[in-house]
Amino acid sequence: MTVMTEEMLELVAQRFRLLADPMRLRILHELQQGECSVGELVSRIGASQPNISKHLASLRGQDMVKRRQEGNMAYFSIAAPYIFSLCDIVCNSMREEFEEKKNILS
Amino acid sequence: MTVMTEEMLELVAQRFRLLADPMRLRILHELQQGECSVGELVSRIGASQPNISKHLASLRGQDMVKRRQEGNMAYFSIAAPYIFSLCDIVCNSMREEFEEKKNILS
DNA sequence: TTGCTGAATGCGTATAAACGCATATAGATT
DNA sequence: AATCTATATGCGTTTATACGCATTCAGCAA
Repeated sequence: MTVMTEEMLELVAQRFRLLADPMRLRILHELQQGECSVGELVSRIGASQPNISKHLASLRGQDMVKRRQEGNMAYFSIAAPYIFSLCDIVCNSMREEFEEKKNILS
Repeated sequence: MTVMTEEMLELVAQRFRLLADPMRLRILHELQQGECSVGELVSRIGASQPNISKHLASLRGQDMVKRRQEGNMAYFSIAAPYIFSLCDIVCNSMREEFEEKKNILS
């Protein structure tokens, strides 16, 4: 069993905190389809440009996405594919729980 | 590619939010060693009893832990082992990033 | 230079949530 | 019943953060 220091727990919590927001999950989900400019994300998601930019900044602050500049525009892409493993595990567990509850009621 | 509704994203975010707190991670880490009473958690972790109880309540609210009552005391245990898969992925990715940064600096 | 477009940042506000402290509840013991 | 112990809950305060709006900055074009 690994000993967990306060600092380690705080770092892990920070990672999860970044995934604990629907808007950021939405952004990551869009980026899963491939690199994308800020403007494209704005129009796909329908949120404000400053809002999207701020979320991208925080995602980049923990190296979850990377930024590429081309002329006037900024293109973002996934830097940490493990994110989707995490999401898959959560989604699958939610589906399983749902199935269990359905069985209990039947 | 799965279509993600707002509701689905919110549910997934809720799960991650529950893991986005060092104290709750600490509690889960202690419970990984096996079922444990509230008082035992309090003395192991060194937080206040109401604080621990509240975190246990929120963990239970999303079926991450389960509660068993025996006489005067309440025993909690892990209900969703997938939690530790999530933590492992995050920890490993952090270790990898650390290694990469170390290599860049060498 | 000026102006235009795309993206980032600053600031104020509102909402959520983590904690402390006090209190309430449930079970056991006398 | 009275009381003690273990746990849960209510409430107020503080801190974090998500958003809107305004502004600024960077690159390109005239």
